[in-house]
Amino acid sequence: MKLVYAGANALSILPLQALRDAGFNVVAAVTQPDRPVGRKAVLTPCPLKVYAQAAGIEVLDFPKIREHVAQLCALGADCMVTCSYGQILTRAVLDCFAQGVYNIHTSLLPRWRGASPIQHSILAGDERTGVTIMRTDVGLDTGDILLQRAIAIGEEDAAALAERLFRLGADCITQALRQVEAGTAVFTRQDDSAATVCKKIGKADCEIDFSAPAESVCRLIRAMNPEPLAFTFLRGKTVNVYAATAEPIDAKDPGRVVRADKTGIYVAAGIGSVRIAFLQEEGGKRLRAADFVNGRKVAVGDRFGRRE
RNA sequence: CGCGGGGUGGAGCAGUUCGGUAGCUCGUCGGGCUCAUAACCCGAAGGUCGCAGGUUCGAAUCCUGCCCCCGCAA
Repeated sequence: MKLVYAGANALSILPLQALRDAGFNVVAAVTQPDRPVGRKAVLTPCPLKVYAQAAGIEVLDFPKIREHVAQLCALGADCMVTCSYGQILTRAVLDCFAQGVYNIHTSLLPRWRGASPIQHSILAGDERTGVTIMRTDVGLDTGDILLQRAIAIGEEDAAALAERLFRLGADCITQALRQVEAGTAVFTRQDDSAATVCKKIGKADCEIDFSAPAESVCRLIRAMNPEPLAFTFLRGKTVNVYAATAEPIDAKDPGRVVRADKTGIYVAAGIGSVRIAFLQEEGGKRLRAADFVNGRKVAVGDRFGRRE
């Protein structure tokens, strides 16, 4: 079976690798166009594009895929697999593939339709999530489900959970396409009444509110971890927080540092305390809490979250 | 020329305004105390102060050029 693979980020490489290892003939990789990155705005290709080029796969980095239907159809592929591709597919695009377009979605649909299911599943405190392989239609993650597999969410952050999910997704997609190939695929309609949709996460959603329970503050920090990062303020400077755990140490005055030593920086929350383990002040490097304390950047009595 | 912060012993920082023999909190090593400890006490090693020039009797500190790291914004 000839197929086209659409993705962009580093994790989207995993399913592509799995498909090729499983013997599927990937005739082209559709990716996002190069984007300016970093302070110097260096034009940078997305990870999937780099991988595809190295693997000798034809790369199609359309700014707008819907304007290249003819080129897609000309590839003569039977189906397309999408994974964190980031562009909306139109009817005309879907119709290029006789055997359909399949998406690897990192949630248990119909829960968490939309662009950031991993962050939202952590943020909401879900105990489990998973991967759904669905046949893409023109709606937002509304297509019929071909295969679904669940995993438990631990005390991990979004980076770790994402990696687990994409590895699982790599497994699922090969299994799913084998079914399609064999004609044994069974599709199930989604229960729209049970659907939840995730809004796009903005920077404002990432500011830590220490008056919330420590548990939910930590969920925010874990959910935003590699991107876009939970943050707060200290002496007027923004501070990104990478990792923290909730501690059953009750303390009044949310945002106040109640303890700071080599074991961490303990900040009073609405319920319990947040023990910060890794953080970074604007302009500074990412530091372990112990190093941050050694440099006397924070001490007991200081307050996080007070905006200038 | 998008805005801004920073490069000082292994780590994180102070010192730079008003040049004058390098300091703090840790870590490491040795010793001590303790039933014990992420605790405490004593001692030690360890730094061409990002690089290159310049000014000066003397530069981490002043001047010039360069390299590198980071936050925000895109």
